[in-house]
Amino acid sequence: MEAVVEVQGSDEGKFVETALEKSNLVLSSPRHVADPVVYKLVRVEGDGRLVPATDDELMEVEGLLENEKCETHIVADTGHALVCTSNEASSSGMPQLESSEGLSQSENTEADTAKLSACLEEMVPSGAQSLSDDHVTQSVSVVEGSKPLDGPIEGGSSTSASCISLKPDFSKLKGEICLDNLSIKELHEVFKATFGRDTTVKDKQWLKRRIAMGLTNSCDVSTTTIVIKDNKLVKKGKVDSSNNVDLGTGKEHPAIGVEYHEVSLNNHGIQIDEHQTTSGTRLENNDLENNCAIEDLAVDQRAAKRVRKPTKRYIEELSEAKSKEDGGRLITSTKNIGIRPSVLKSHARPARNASLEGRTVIIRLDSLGGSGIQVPCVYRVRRSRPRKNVMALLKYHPSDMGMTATFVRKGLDVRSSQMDNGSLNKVLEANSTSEQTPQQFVTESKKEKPSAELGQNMAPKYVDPSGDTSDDKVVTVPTAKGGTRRKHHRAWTLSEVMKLVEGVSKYGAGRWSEIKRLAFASYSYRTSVDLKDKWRNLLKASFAQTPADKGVNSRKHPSMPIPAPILLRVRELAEMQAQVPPPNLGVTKQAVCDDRSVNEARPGYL
DNA sequence: GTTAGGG
DNA sequence: CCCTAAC
Repeated sequence: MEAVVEVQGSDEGKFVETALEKSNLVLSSPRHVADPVVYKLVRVEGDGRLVPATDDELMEVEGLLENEKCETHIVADTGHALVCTSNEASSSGMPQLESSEGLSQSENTEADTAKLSACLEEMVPSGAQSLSDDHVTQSVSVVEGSKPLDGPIEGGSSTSASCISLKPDFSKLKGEICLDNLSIKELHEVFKATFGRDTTVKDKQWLKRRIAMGLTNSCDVSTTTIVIKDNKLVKKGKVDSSNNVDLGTGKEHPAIGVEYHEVSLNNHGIQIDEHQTTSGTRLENNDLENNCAIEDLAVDQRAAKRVRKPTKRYIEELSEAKSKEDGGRLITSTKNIGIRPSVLKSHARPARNASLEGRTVIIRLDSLGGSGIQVPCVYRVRRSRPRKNVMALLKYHPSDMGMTATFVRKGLDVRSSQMDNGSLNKVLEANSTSEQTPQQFVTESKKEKPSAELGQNMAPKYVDPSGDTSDDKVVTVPTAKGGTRRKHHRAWTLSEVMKLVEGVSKYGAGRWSEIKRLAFASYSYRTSVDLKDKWRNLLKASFAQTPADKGVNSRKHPSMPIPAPILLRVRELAEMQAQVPPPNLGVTKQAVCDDRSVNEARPGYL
């Protein structure tokens, strides 16, 4: 039971650490040592003991990391593995952008696409389960505490010593070590042998990583990560400072430092400075400084990301004109796979910006259980933690259903997740075609006894509000601007309306989330917004037509014959709730289901 | 993450 | 039903 963070991309370590600083967890491993790096997530107890992170803590960290540029997810339910996978765009994507630049001049977009996708592809981290328990694999038994992560922390000095001695071994153990001595040409050969294609990438580090990942992926055993992880255990000198443990450790080992800098040069020049700074400082005294610096850096980058808040959707439309100026630069959306033309002028700007820019759009190809099937998708399509049951399946059938399920969930558009039925079989079926069949859901939904059927299907597994809303008919509505947007439509049934009215009477108008949760639990496709909208319409209807008359139903709309009694009830509720001013602000979350009078007293804003 | 409103 | 601003 230990948490492991695998970081790919040499600059991702900082983000992980930054994220960790906000939590109570620390990394038990040196960072910037090699790539990918595996960290353990541990919590430092008051007495200095290291305890494996709990699930909650992991989730927290996962959330923090997700705010960064890493995509994270729990890899194995048992091992609490938390993998932070950098999207290859920035750290390793840059090189091939460069290298392919010359070609891109003559090549068309399609060619670029192919090239990019080839270069940017990223394997699904594997071998997660093996991460959890094998301090044994540690062939480099160096000093004492090299094993248990859980053991108490030793004295800082001795620890650091062991650290130093460890690192060389570490690098040797690393899976890519054998590649280190190869020339670029040789690496190219290996690459070709591994992936069956050539590469123009000159970046040694990238090549090594890709090869290592490729191999790892294909054999589903990540010896690399395992070994690495074991090594780090030892280190953990001044954890008690509760801060960055590893700052400056890199400098202690020249070889590693060198290698790393080499990488930095190739991939992201901006980092050179940072690392030089880091390695140049004395770790003991300057920890604070470094932390601050790093934090600032992280903050800056975060800020930079958030600064651009043009939330308006039509920004896209605005950029339409801009795109023309750019000469065919692709506008990316979730619809079309955003391929970033390698022509972009990123090389003209500072490395960091380029790096960030590179992350904006990403091609990610998740390998499917070694079958080689890959699916392009947009960065961060799926951010939530994989289901445990899925992971379990994955364990037992690495190339089978588990993988498939994961694949489906990861690769598909979040908003149109296709797993509404909650049935794995369905998923399995569906994924092969990758198209799914919305129709079946349409008919099913029309039945309108869904409370039983749907509820039954979904209850056992999980309730995924966002994912379950997609089982309805999807119509594309042409927009004025020429674009199209999907429009779901599901007529409100009488039973739904009644439930809504009942809910409003119980919990009060405005507490839509409550109503949704408590009264519409089985109607997964009705969101709180839907309820609100519907209530608004009901009010309109109830007041507009027949203030005194009840039996008038507009025959014009056979689709929605709201019975008069209901309308009357709506009106009653509205008036009733309108009478009471909008008071109680203090006890907002209070009376939910116990006090009816209070609920009824709540003001209806519509 | 929710709610209110406009579209 | 979609999209956002406010909260």
